Amino acid sequence: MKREILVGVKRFFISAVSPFDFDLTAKIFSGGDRQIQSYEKGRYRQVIIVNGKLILIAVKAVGSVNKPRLQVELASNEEISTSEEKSAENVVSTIFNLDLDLKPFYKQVGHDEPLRNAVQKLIGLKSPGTPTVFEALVDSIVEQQISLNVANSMETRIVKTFGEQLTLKGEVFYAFPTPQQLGSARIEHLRKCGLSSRKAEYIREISKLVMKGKLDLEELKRCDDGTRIVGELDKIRGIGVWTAEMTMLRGMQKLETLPADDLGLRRIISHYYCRDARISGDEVRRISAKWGKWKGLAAFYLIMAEMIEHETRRTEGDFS
DNA sequence: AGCCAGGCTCTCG
DNA sequence: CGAGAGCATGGC
Repeated sequence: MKREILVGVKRFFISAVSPFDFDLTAKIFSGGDRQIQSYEKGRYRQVIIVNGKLILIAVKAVGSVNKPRLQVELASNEEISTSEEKSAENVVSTIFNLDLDLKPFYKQVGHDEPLRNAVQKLIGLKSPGTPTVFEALVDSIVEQQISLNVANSMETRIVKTFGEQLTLKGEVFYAFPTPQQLGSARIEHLRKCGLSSRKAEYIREISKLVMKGKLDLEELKRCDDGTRIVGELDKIRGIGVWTAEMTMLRGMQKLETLPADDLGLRRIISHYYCRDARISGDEVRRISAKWGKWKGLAAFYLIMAEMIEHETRRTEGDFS
């Protein structure tokens, strides 16, 4: 029988490089499946795996944008050691990109009008990351070609089918599946999550590589040469340049990366710089050149700015 | 209804 | 080799 008793509880505080708006950043995670990731009433929650243990993290802001401070609570049905607490702290830091210094980015794009407007509305927004590179890679493969809507529902099914579950005080949470869990999955079970048979193969084979230590994604994350990372990943079946770049952005905090050929990105850049005309990846590369080492972050800001514009319009519409 | 979505591989000619 | 078909599901 599975234990459901709360055994390990810890609480601590972390500071972040200023400026940082926790609520603005965490808001991105609201609206998904609450058993996987949630942001409600100022509190962010998700299960992570540390040292093989499932730990629920609950995070909220206790400081301000200019004096950012987070309160983190850990809960598990196993004891949590001091070193595991430290690892959990690092994961929280990775998820919210707490060490990222936004000031040089703001300075660099200060003369670019669409970006300056975006920054004004989004001061303190950091680009979130996944706890592991593996998670970003799997998600990026799922998202190849299909709409984000479809991809999200498949991702939810994958997590709930293959991820381990933690029950605490009657609430159920799912962790993202490990390379072992996806590497030993049956193709037909992956396909039941909505994946094409191709994608099911890619994900299983890549998971096996990671599981056997033939592909060390966390090691690759430490590499400073972005071109080399893309090159290494691109050799693997199922991974192209787009998938490698998405993985670098979301899983490795490589914020210079810009998937210039991405359909959605071309649309958004065109919206702000080319009056919604259809533009090529090369035009995106030309426009983004002046953003220097902040290309990926700049694109993220534009995406979020447009999203807020949409929300505002819709809310106003509701009142009329 | 049918077409297209934040790609990639495989198969032809 | 380059071009083109095929793939998955949900939304418009």
